[in-house]
Amino acid sequence: MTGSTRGPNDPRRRERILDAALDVIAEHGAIKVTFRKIASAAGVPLGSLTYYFDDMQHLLTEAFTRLAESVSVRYGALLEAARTPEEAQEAVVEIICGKVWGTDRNLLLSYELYAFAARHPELTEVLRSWMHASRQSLARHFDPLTARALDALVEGFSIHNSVDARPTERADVAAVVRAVATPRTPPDGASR
Amino acid sequence: MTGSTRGPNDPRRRERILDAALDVIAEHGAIKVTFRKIASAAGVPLGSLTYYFDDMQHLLTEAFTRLAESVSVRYGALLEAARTPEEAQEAVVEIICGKVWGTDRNLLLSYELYAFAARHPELTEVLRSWMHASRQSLARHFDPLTARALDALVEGFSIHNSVDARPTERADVAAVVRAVATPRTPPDGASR
Amino acid sequence: MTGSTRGPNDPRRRERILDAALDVIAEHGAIKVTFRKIASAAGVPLGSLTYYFDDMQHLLTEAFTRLAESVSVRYGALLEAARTPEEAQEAVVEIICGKVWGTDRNLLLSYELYAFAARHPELTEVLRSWMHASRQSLARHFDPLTARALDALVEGFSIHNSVDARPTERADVAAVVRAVATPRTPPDGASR
Amino acid sequence: MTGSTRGPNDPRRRERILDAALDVIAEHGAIKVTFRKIASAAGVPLGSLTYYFDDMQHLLTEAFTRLAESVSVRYGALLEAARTPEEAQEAVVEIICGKVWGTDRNLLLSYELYAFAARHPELTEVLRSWMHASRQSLARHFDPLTARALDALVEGFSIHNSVDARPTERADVAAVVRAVATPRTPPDGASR
DNA sequence: TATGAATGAGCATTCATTCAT
DNA sequence: CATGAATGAATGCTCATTCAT
Repeated sequence: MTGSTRGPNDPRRRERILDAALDVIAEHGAIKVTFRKIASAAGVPLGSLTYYFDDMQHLLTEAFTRLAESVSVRYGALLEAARTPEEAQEAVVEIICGKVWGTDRNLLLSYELYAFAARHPELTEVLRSWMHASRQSLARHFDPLTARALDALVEGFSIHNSVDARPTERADVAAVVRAVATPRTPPDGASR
Repeated sequence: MTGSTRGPNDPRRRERILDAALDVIAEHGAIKVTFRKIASAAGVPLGSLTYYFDDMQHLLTEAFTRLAESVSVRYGALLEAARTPEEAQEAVVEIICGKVWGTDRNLLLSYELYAFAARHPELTEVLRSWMHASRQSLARHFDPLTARALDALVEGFSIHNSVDARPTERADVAAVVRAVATPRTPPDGASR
Repeated sequence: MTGSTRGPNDPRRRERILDAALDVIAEHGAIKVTFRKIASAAGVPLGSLTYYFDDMQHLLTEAFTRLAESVSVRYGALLEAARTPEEAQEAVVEIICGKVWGTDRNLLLSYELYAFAARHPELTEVLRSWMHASRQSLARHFDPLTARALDALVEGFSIHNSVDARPTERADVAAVVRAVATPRTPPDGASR
Repeated sequence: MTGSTRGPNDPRRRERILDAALDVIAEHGAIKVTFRKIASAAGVPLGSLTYYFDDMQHLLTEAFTRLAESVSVRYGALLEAARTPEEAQEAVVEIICGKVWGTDRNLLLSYELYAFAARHPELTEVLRSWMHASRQSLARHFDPLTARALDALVEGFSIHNSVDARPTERADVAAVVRAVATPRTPPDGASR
C-alpha cells in the first residue's frame, strides 16, 4: 500500500532520474552520458526522461544543481558543528582530508560541473550560490577574507590531493590552515 | 606530380591538429568534440585525423598533454624570474590574479582535462608531472609544504575567482599569500 | 460537483477540434499534424482527441469532410444567386478570380485533401459529393457538359492562378468562360 | 566490369534515391515518408541518404523537381508532334484522357507536390517553370490566352476525371477543347 | 464521462571509423 | 603516403496511444 513501484504516480521518479544521471556521469563521464544509460540506471522507461525533462541540457542542469546543493549541505553541517576556532580549523582540515565532499565521485562530478557550467550560464548562478554558501559557513568562524582563502584552499587541496601520489598529510594541511586562519601582527611593522 | 601544391610532408600538421582539438574543446566542450570539427578547425582533411591518431581518445590524450606542458612552462617562467622572496610572492599573486594560466580558456580546458584524466589513467601521470613541475617552481623560493600550499591556493583561487561575481582583490590575495608564505615561530614551539 | 466551471457536455467541442485540425493542416501541412498541435489549437485537453475520435485517420477524414462541405456551400450560394446566364457566367468568373473558394488556405487544404483522399477510399465519396454538388450548382444555368467543363476550369484556373506570378486577368478569364459557356452551331453540323 | 553495384563510385545513386523517394511518396503519401523507407526502396544504406542530401526537405525538394521536369517533358513531346491545329487539339484531348501525365501516380504526386510547394518557396519556382513550359508547348499552336485556358482545362479535367465515377468522355472533352480553342466572331457584336 | 500521466516504437540525424584509391 | 566517400550503429527526441482515475 505504501506506494507501488510503478504506478502512474511515482513522485520520487524525477529525483531518481537526477541521481541516476549523476551516477552515469560519474561512471562514464559527461562526454558519454546518454538518455538510454540514465534510463537504465534509474530503472525507468526511456520515454520517461523526455517526459520529465525538456531535453538533456535541462536534465543535466537540474542534476548538477542537485549535486551542488547536496554537497553544500554537508560542507555546512561540518562547520556548523564547530564550537571554537580550533574546532572550526579542524573542521576545515577534515573537509580537505576526510573527503567530506572531496569524495573521488564528488570531485569528479565537480570537474564535469565546472566544465558544463562554463557553457551554460544558468549554472553559473548555481555555482555562485554554492561558493557563497561555503563562504558563509566559514564566515561563522573566520573573517571574510580568511573565509575566502580557506575556501580556495579546500578547493585546491582537494583537487591536488586526489591527483597526488602522496597527498599532503593531515598534519601539514592543518599547519597551513592554521597559518591562513591565525590573525597576527606583522613581525616588525615593515611590510606593505 | 609528387605533391607540387602541397608538400607530402607537413611536419607541423600533428601539432596543428592538437591545437585545433584544444580550440574545439574550449569552444564546444569535450562533450561535443568531433573529428569533423577538429579537422575543419585545423584546416586538414578528415582522413588526416585517423591517419595521425589511432582514435579520438589518443588524440585527446596528446592534446591535453600538450596543454599541461604549455601551461606548466608559463607558470615556471614567472617564478624563475623572481629574485627575492618578496618577488616570488608577487609572482604567485600575479599567477592568481593576472590570469597567467588562469585564462578562462585554460581554466575551462583544465576542467575538461581533470574530468578526462579521471577516466584515463595515462593522463594521471601527465597531471602529476604538471603538479610536480609547479611545486618545483615554487620550491625554488619556498619550503616544500609552503610550495604545496601555494600551489593549492593558486588552483583554488583561480577557480573561485573565475566564478565569483566579485573576485577576491589583488591586495587581499597578496595578504593571504603572505600569510601562507611567511614562516613564523609557532605560538608555543610545537609543530614543525 | 457535476461540473460547475465547465459543463460536462460541450457539444461544440467536436467541431472545434475539426476546425483546429484544418487550421493545423493549413499552417503546418498534413505531414506535420500531431494530436498535440490540434489539441493545443483547439484549446482542449490532449485526451479529448482520442476520446472523440478513434485515431488520427478518422479525425482527418471528418475534418476534410467538413472542409468539402463548407466550401461546397459557398460555391453553390454564389451560383444560386445568379438570375440570368450572364450573371451565372459572372459568378463563375467570380469564383475563379474572387477567391471565393480559392483562398490560399482552401486551395492548400484541397491539395492535402486530394493527397489524403487518394489513399483513403472513404474520402473518395466525399470528393465525389463535392464535385457533384458543384456541377449541380452549375447545372442550374448550363447544360451538363458545360457544367463539367466550367467546373474543371474553376479547378484548373484556381490552381494555376495561385502559382502564377502574373495570374490570368479577370477579363481574360471571363472570355474563356464565355467561350465555354456559349452554345453555338458547329461549323459544319458534325459533332454532338 | 560495367560498374559494380556497390563500389565507392555509384554515380547513379543520387538519382536512384530520388526516384525511390517518389515511389515511396506515391505509395505511402508524403505524410509517411521516412528515410528508412526510401533507403530500403532504393536499395542503399540508410547513411547514404544524409550523405547525399542535407536533410529530408532537401531530398524531397530535389525529388519533386525531378518529377516536374519529367512530366513536363512528356507533356511537351506530345504537343510538339502535332502538325495542324486539329492535331494540336487532339493532343490536348489525349493529354487529358489518355493519361499522358495524368497517371494516377503522377496526379497523386502532383497533389503532394502542390501541398509541399505551398510551404517551401524554393519549389514555387519549379512549379512556375513547369506551368510555363506547358503553356509554351501549347503556345506553339494556340494564342497565349487559349494556351492558359487549355492548360487550366488539362489540370482541372485530369483531377476531376480521376475522382469521377464516370469520367467525362473523350468526345465530350474534345468538344470542350474545341470550344476553347476555336476563335470565333461574336454572334452579333453584342457582348462585352 | 473525461483526462493527462506515462510509455515504447519509431524517427531524422550524427559520426567514428573503414578502405579503395 | 594521404584522402574522402561511404556506412551502420547509436543518439536525442517525438508522439500516437493506452489506461488508471
